[in-house]
Amino acid sequence: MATTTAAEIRARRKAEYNAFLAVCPSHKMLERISGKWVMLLLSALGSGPDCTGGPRPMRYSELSRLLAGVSQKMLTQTLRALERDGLVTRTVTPTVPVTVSYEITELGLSLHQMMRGLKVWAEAHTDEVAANQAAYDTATGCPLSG
Amino acid sequence: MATTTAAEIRARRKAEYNAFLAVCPSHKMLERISGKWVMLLLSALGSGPDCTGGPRPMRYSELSRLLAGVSQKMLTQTLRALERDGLVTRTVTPTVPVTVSYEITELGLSLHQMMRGLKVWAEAHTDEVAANQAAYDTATGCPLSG
DNA sequence: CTGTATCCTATATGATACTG
DNA sequence: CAGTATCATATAGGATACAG
Repeated sequence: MATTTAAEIRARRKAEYNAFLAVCPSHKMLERISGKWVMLLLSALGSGPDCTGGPRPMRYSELSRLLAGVSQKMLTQTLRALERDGLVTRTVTPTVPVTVSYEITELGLSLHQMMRGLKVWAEAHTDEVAANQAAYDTATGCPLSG
Repeated sequence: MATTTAAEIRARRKAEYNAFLAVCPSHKMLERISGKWVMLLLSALGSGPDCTGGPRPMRYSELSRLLAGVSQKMLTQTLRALERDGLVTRTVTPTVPVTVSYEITELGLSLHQMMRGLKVWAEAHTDEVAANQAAYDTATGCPLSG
């Protein structure tokens, strides 16, 4: 019965690993930016509505229109998360009805700049990846390549 | 009832936006690397088991041990996705039992290098983000700060 | 205008058992 | 060793209705 074996040991190693992942800066950052609307919002607030200008404060409704597919729930939720991280600020003006504007912070802007690298890589290698996928698919016989 | 209004227009704009996102290189790339084990695998294959060396081919079981928490399903699934994208290669040696080794490609290595930027940013700003979160939480009264 | 509250679905991930 | 197949679960994301 001295069965402190296999399953238990694996379970412990897994717990330790999850604990490590929970504090790993890179991993946390990846989770932070992985949300469907995170980069879109940072991009809108960091480069303006046309994605070619500079940072500019925007209102809730303006963001809602710009990110055409976003639900109110996700827009609010994502903005709150960004605000909590200090990547954007939220300013309420007590007009009637109330006016709220969101603005990217310096920290948020630095992240936005950082992500440009990813954008460059993505655009440079999209074709190559697509070709690899196509080759893999025909070789594996996935689609109607019969 | 010429009711081509509100809801319908929004639905169309949303469909168009989703179509745009589906082909946007940056967004596709972000989805690609967002998997829980993607960066971990690229890192293992790109920097060796100790994360300090150079690229080295590794076997399925070796990766399984290194990424202590991963399930067989997710390990296989993630490796296949990476292989399909041309980020890693899979080599089968017909010994008995069979031997399979995975190796990062040049393309995968270039992505791995790219992600170093994210790592640097993450490690440089972890404390700042944590401080922002703490400030936000106490200001909002979320935790037991009453 | 700027949200909140509720309910619902899809997808990612995981546990377990089995195989060449 | 290196998986596949199946079942189960958690979470992200979304639709809808309502409110200050």
